[in-house]
Amino acid sequence: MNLSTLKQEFVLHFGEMGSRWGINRTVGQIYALLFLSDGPLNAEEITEKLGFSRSNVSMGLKELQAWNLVRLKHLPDDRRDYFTAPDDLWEIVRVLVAERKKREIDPTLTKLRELEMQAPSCDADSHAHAKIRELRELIELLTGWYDDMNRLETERLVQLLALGSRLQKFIGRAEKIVPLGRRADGSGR
Amino acid sequence: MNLSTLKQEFVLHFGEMGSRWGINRTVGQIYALLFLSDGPLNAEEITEKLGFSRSNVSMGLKELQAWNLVRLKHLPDDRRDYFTAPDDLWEIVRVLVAERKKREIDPTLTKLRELEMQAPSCDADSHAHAKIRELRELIELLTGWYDDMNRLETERLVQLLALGSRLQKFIGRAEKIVPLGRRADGSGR
DNA sequence: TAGTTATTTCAGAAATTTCTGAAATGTGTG
DNA sequence: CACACATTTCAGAAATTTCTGAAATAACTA
Repeated sequence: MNLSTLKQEFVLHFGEMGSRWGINRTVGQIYALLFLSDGPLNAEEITEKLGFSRSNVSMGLKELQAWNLVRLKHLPDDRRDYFTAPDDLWEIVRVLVAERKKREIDPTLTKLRELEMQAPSCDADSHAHAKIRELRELIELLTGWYDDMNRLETERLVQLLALGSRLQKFIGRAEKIVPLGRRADGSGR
Repeated sequence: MNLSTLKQEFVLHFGEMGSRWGINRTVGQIYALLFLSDGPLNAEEITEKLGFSRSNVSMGLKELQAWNLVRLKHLPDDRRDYFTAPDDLWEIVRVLVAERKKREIDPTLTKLRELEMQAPSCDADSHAHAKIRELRELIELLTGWYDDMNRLETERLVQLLALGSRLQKFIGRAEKIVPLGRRADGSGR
């Protein structure tokens, strides 16, 4: 691996973590390399820097494109494909969260709604049915909140995050000024 | 698989999703079963309901215990171990988020801090060094916010979530009343 | 069109993860 | 202690995922 110690350690770490993040080692390392790189890289450069086979790099780049995590670029007088990670870190975080939601949450939400349609077929199922509804409602509360946050500009979002739990002090106040149209968990707790 | 259609579909879905959530099929199915179950189950019951080998169930339960996702119970005059998922869904969500943070975020934060200690060894590394700092700062903003939210009681948390982006209207106001001690991303954006 | 370069596809090899059955360990009982 | 029952361990089988090299495809150039 033809990289400085700093870059090498970073790249190897992201390779190891890849499996915990639902991508594989190759894909993790390619992304780490693109993230640290100042300019765009082509597949050949990635191949020689990371020491994978050319075809593996090709597949890794395809997967990163499927995740919307890289941008394809072209340089003048060069017909090879070049790739970069977005410059804006917040853009990366937004894409990452959106894609994980799409893969990890949305299919389950669909399935839960589908199961709720079927009335409980026997008495023993009524408890299960209630648990499924409860779970679906909680996921809807969380994804609804996510949709809200996702609509905010980054600057606003950062302000909200930095404010943290101090926001709590304004809940009572807020409720008086902007009446809650929904109490999403339905529990009245 | 000895279960009603409703339970069976739910269990099979969680098995399939398991791999996307960083657990395997067995573990996903066992947890789904415990989640729907009205009372506690022992390993033998799980084995016969799901059709896995006894040893596989044993390992799956061990892993769920490592995730803090199940509670071990004992019934009078019965020396077998019984297991349940917590009744409170919010408890489950909190544990899940905490454990995923521990496995997916914390090791990276540690690594990034470690890499920042090493001064950039060559000029070509100064850009990489800056990207690493930027990433570390963003992760710290997010985990700091998570720590704040995690300290809130569930009731408060649900109120905040339901309020969603309407909170935005109070940022300017809040800032005047509770001056921000930190502007965590350091950018001044 | 023939030649050159860039990228993708894909069958099977290699590596890794998951799962099982058998044996080992632990725990209470007569 | 001998026995019955509950759980765990673990070597290897089975399944799945990742990776490679070779061939196919695509796209430009002379």
